[in-house]
Amino acid sequence: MTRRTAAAKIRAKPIIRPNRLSDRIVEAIRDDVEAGRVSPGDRLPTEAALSAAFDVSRTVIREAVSRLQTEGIVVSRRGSGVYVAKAGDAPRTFRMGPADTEEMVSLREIFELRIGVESEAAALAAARRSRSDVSSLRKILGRLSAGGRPLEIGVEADVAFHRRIAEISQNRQILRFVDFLSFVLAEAIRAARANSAKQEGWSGMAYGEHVAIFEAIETGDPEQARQAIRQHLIQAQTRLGLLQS
Amino acid sequence: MTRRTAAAKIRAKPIIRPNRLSDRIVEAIRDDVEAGRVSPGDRLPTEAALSAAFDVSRTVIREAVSRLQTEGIVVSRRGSGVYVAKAGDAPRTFRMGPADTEEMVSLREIFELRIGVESEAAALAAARRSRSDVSSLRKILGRLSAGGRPLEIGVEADVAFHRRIAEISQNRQILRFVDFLSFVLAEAIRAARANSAKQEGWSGMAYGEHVAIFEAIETGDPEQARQAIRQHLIQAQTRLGLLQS
DNA sequence: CAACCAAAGTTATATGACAAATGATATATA
DNA sequence: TATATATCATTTGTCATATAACTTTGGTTG
Repeated sequence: MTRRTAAAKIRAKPIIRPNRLSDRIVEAIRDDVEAGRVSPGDRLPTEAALSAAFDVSRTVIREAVSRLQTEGIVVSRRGSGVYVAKAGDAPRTFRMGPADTEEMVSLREIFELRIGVESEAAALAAARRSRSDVSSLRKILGRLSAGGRPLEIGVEADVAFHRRIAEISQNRQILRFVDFLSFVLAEAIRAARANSAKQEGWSGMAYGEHVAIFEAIETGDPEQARQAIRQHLIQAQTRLGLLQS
Repeated sequence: MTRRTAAAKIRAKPIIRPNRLSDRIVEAIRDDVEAGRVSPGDRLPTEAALSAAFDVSRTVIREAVSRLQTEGIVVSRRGSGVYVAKAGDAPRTFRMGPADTEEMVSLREIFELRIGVESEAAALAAARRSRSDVSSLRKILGRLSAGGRPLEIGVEADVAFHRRIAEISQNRQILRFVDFLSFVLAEAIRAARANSAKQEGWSGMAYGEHVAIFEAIETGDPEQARQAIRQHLIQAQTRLGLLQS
């Protein structure tokens, strides 16, 4: 046997997958750019040169360059070369990599960004909610109150609550961005939990905050909804130890 | 001559560049996914099959798949196939394509997202500004007041003003996202201008709004800064015809 | 000096091959 | 029979080579 079939069954999704060679190339070049070792407008070595330098085939280099291009880090011009993207070149994608979530200060920054987006979402939701919106949100609130499982169900209902608010705001871009941020943060927080796992009294306090948000939206008071979700997210930060109370 | 050197000098950056074949493949597959013609978890045709279907080499298919992967739309498993990404698979990038900016309603949605982010940026800036921050911001305000050029200088100073506020907020993620949104919006607005170009009295009213934002930050009043920039951006929307006054 | 031309250099695409991993089927073994 | 084990076809990952399309540079020529 291949001595790994059993292990493969246990974890269908490997924690880290450093398979593809092009991943390493992407990382190396991106680091060079972000560290300022190459400047916007500079030309990178030719694909052939990179191929020799990294000791991989040109195919791998091309895939790496292609991916760096979709990230808006470089642009390639046929017949000329590959250039580091200049400001205003067309970064149509907003990316958050591991470097953005591994430090605590970066996590706080992402949280502040989230506060801005979600407070607007709550305000819009309060202004645009329909009767059925309110009832569906109340249903999720019920799942949150069931103080049974503090984890699993708890966090699942929590993200559902925030997501539903974004849906009620009737703004697809906000919904997409809330989804994006919630994924990035969930991953980062899960990783950070390894260090200090303080989540006592979590659901208790958080529930009251959720009720406040719900009531503001039910009433249809945008400003109050904004304030309520802001308070909730600030409290969430302190609970995670990102903010000293 | 190649009959294009003159034209090439005029526009170094072609408006649209449908060169790379893989672009078409990326678009086609992404459309299929976003339109729901294939569901999360589904397996795509093999690279060989796609190669035959689109009548391109497998190289092109591979580059397209590679790029779709960095966008978080698909995941590939060696020896198995390429699958449509399931929720929670790892979309580390947030993307806005042409489809997100071509409709007016989508533009309004992006503006609302911007209001959320920038109002938070303004509040943080008011809380964290230093003396030198205030003076640098005042300098940009000066450039805005110089009622000379309504365009060119005007919009350049305008984006600089908003960007400086994001810098003062001391939040790199917010700064990056403001940059991202300002680029996307600038491009979209430039395109929309073709239809109705109403920008009379633009700089006049906007200048007063900018002053209000500046004074709130100078005073150090987060809530007032938030309100001021929100009002400014709402007004900007009406000036662009995105909102009926 | 300007316009044109040619050649070298570079990215884009095509083709064919092999390696590595997967999934399913068949086979052996207790 | 049930459970490993082995085998094999399928599929993605990588390599190597060749050609097309395009850019840039330099020289040539009028």
